[in-house]
Amino acid sequence: MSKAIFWFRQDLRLFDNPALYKACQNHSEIILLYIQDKPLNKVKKTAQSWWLHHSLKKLSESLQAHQLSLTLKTGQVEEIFQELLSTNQIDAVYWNRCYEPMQIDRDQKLKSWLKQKKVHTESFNGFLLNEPWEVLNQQGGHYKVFTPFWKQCLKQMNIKPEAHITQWPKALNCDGENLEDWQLLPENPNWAQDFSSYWSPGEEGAQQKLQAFINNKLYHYKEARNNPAVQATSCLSPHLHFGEISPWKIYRVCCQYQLQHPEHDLNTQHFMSEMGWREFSYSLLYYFPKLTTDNFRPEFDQFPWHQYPEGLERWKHGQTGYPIVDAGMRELWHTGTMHNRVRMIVASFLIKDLFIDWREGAKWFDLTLLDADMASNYASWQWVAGSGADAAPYFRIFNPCLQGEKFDPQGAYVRTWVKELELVPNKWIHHPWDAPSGSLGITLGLDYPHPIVDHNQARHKALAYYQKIKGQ
DNA sequence: TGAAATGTTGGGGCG
DNA sequence: ACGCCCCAACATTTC
Repeated sequence: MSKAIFWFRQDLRLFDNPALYKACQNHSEIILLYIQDKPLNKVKKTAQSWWLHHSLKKLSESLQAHQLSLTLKTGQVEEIFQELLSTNQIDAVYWNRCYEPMQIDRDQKLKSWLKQKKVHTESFNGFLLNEPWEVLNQQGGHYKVFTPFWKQCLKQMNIKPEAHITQWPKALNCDGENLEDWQLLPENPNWAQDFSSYWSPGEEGAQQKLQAFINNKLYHYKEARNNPAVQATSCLSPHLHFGEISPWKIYRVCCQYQLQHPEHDLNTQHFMSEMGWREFSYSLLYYFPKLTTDNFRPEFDQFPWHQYPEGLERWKHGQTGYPIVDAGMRELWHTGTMHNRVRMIVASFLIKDLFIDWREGAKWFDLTLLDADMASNYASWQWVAGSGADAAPYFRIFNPCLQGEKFDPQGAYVRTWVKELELVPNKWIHHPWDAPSGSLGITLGLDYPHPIVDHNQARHKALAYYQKIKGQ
């Protein structure tokens, strides 16, 4: 009778989970562990706390169907393993790798400690299509430009067979904590009250989202993905963040679709390349662990960011007076997500219209987004700022009115999230301040704010700033 | 995965 | 019929 611990982290699924598969295959008794490694009173409640609560609950329920249970523990990982090892005869420990710098560090230390204790320890890739250290350019370095990176990924992609567990080990009983005691759900105020009408955390919800996407959305993904009023995107990102679905499952389903529907090949390719950006971001984070704090391009260290707390607050709460920006920020607050096109618009606005440091924007997204991944979030903010690898050129400044007119021509998205503009005619929906007096049906400055800045002026200022740091 | 400024072209009005 | 101007419409350059 050999005994193992399986440590759940960002892989809260039973299907296609390589480390769990291996643990179940090789051992007859198992502890299924999840660790909250910050003291409970220090856990910051974020949108993702809400998701984590529901995801762990779902996971625990699906384990019960196999007469297994999820053991919850709070504390330092090494102390928890110490305790588990001393009270049980543990032969082996399994997990799937995580890729944030602190996690890598923590896991390395634990692994060598376990090896010292003569406990067989194995880690797997359950999170990415390719390991960051396996995708290298001709010179043996990491890619700094997306297109060649993704080409190389596709070239060397080796599709892993589905890992489906048929024989489950017996539960090795051990004391755990109560999920309710972790108090992950927000209250007073419950800002997550609407989340459950948009999301179903857990493995089953993830599979449903994937099916719905393949059946109803993938065929016109390339065009429709840019229209924020249409639900044309997969909405898989939070599921991927928590590992409720494996990226290979998505990849395999896409490859199959590609064969069956060659006429939609461009759409399929485009969707897969979005998975590619996720991979690219992880590669950047792996080779540049300071991605969250430091500019990838050092000349941006000289950028004269403004201290503008009032502007930041108005941005966060969707009160900038630019309808498409405010709609995005309010969608984020109410649903825990924001359409990707609008993320670029609000990010460009914070950086290039308000001149607020991209780190402030990234921090707010960390708190409020259900899908916030350290890699994708920070790589994308640096991309917009122009300070990142393969970033948008500095002169690419979004005009929020034109972006609105181009991607939300009927104003449907704006009207969904900015109710006070519901009756404003299409002509003025993206720039109400230009309307002749009396034609809006509302009063600017009373029902809806005046624009916080003049975009045209801000644009010229931004160009001057960027010009100044160029070549430094 | 931009947008503004500037340049070019061509049709129509008009003397 | 011709030259001239105006100005959309489109193309190119610049930030």
